This record gives sequence, C-alpha cells and structure tokens, in this order.
Amino acid sequence: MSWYLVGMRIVMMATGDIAIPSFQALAATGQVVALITQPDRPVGRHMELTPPRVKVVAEQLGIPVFQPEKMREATAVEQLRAYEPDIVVVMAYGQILSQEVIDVAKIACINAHASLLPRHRGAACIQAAIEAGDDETGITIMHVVKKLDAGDIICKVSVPLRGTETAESLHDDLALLAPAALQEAIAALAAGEDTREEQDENLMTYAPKLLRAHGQIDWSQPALQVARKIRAYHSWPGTFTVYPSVHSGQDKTLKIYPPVDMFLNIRKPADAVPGMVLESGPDGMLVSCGGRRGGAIRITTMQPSGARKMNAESFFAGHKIMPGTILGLPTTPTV
RNA sequence: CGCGGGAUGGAGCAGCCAGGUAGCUCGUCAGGCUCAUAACCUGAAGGCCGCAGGUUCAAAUCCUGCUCCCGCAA
Repeated sequence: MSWYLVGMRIVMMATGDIAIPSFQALAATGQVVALITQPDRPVGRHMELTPPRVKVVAEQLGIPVFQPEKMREATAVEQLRAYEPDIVVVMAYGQILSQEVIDVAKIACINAHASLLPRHRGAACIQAAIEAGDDETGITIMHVVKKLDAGDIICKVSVPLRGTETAESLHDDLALLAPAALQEAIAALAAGEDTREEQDENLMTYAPKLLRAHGQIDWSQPALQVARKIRAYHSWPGTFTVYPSVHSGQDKTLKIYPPVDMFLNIRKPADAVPGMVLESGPDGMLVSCGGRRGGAIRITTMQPSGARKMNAESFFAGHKIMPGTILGLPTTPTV
C-alpha cells in the first residue's frame, strides 16, 4: 500500500476471512496497533479450538491481538481505550458494537461492508446480491452507528455481476476490492475531510444470517430463481433437496452444487409439477421448476448424505431417482 | 473424547438386522449384430469385502480396538 498515515493509530476489528487482505494492507502502513477478533472457537469435525485466520496473520506480523468474549463489556472497552485509536476499522467482526465502543475512536469508527448500501444490510449480503439477480455489487465504507449497517456512507467501490458468480468466488473478489475502498476512506478522514452520504431508507434491504435449513430448494420457484439460489448459497450454506431412497424407503437429502443448466423454455409433460424429475441419467437430472412459464434446471453435480461430492454419471451408477419422482415433497409445505 | 453416517473389482451402490457360492448399474477388454443411436446381444479380465484381533465347523455379515472419509454443528 502506498499511503502513509503518519502518527495515525488504527485498531482493526475483524474475524472473517474476507477481512484478511484489508488487514494486511492496513498493517503494511505500520499504523495498526491492534487486531480485535472473536475468541478462538471449537470448529470442525472434532470441535477443535481454532483461531480466526486473521488472528494468525496478525501474530505473524507481530501485531497485538485482543479477543474479548463480549466487546460491550467494560473491561473490553477499557482495553480498546488503552490502544488510543484514531480510527477503528470494522470488517466481518461478528459482534454488534455498543455506542460506548463506537465512541472510543478519536476520528471515526468505520465499517467495510460487502454490498452497495443501502442494499443488503446484514450478514448474508454477498449471497443476497446474487440471489436477487443484481447487476452489480461492491464494497461500502461507512460510519458505524448503533443500527446495523445503517451509518452514513463514506465511499463505495462497485463490481459488475456477470451472472456466473457463486458466493464463494464473489467473497474472494470483494475481499481483494476492499483495501482500495478503505484506502480512499481513510485517506479522506486523515486529511480531515468528512464527506457523508445518508442512506436512503426506502431503498434498504436486509439479508439476515443464513442457516443450513435455508438451503432447501423450493421447486415452486421459477428456474431462474432456483439457479440463482444454487449459485448464491455456494459454498455456504449450500443447497439441498430431499428424495425417496429406493433402497431404504426413507427420505434422503441430496446436496446440489453449481453449476446447473437452466432451461426457461422447455416442453414438459402435461402432468409435470414443480420438483418432478423429468430425466435422470449420466448427463444429469432435469427437474421441473415452478412459475408461470415453468422452466427446468439440470443438476450435474450432487452429494448424497454420507458420501462425497460426485457427478451425475457416478451418482446414477448407484442411486435410483426415476423420472416422475417428485423432489422436496416431505418438508415443502402447501404443495 | 460434541452428535451421526460411511469404507465391498476402475466409478457408484446392494448384501450385514435373522453367519454358509461375491451381487447390481456402469466403465474397461474381446467378439457379434444394426443404415443408425450414451444402441443392443454374448463373453472375459479385474476383489486379502478399510486395518488388526476375537467368537464360530464356517465371518463382507456377530464382538472389540484402530485408521481414513462424509454430514450435522460453526
């Protein structure tokens, strides 16, 4: 990074991997006095205590790390004050900040958010931009206020969406985009500028944190929407549907992976209903979707429960989902 | 020790509960057949049934331990 903030003291608050490039860029200025991140959490198959990756980066750089369980608690706020930050930079930290915390920064407490605010406030902003079919998304730098992602905007950097992204690929792209946006915002703040753009609440949308269960495909949606969801939810939380197993007679879950082929104008049998399998074989599984004009998608990569991810050719060598099977029935209400 | 599923020719799966000939859909190879198809027919090769012990006349199958993989959970 090529900007210098002489005498500026920056504290970064970040937990998610998306913040790593930004943290590295800020650290390279030599002005970062501490990283505040979430405590190590038990994670993975054996619930091993695992540090956030950004913490590992900080330790390698010799930057102090502070991991309060609750940032709002008095002792944590005191620690933050002790760093005497001019600017606090928040990115994918994972805790709502109290006003007391926000006020510690002498110049500003700013947040880098992975969408073009006021669209897609909230945790699942990247997924939301893809699922909504937006033409563009980006990084927004704004002032932190008590209300989530609602502060005045300092600057934005946008990136066009081509309709092929997954949340995973877009996450990585936006992570690399963020340092430039932060540079612009911090340079302005350091120069004493205070340009603010209020968010238009009428244009606001909210993308709440996603859960595994949200990944279930609703086959009554049009093919376009189903295809977007499969891209948007990859690789977290992923998408799935349920199907009746020939061998056990039980319903089994089938994870669905992008890419999928989309057929908007396709002739379907008169008795086709949403979720009905129209074709199944080594080329994939063609599933009827809902909506006025119908449409269908072809799934070519899937993962049965208990097994690894595989292509359609492998899947149908050992599993039977005959045409006419209706997917997603057991837990899809009002079909 | 967080909970659960799994390991069977090259791929994906049955068989296990109620021990007794290694099975299915493909792939590979050889031959046949058709104007022709991811075509069809015939045949063949290819397995220490994850590893190690135990029970038994007999273990893929029952018991114990171990290794690796996957899902949930984050």
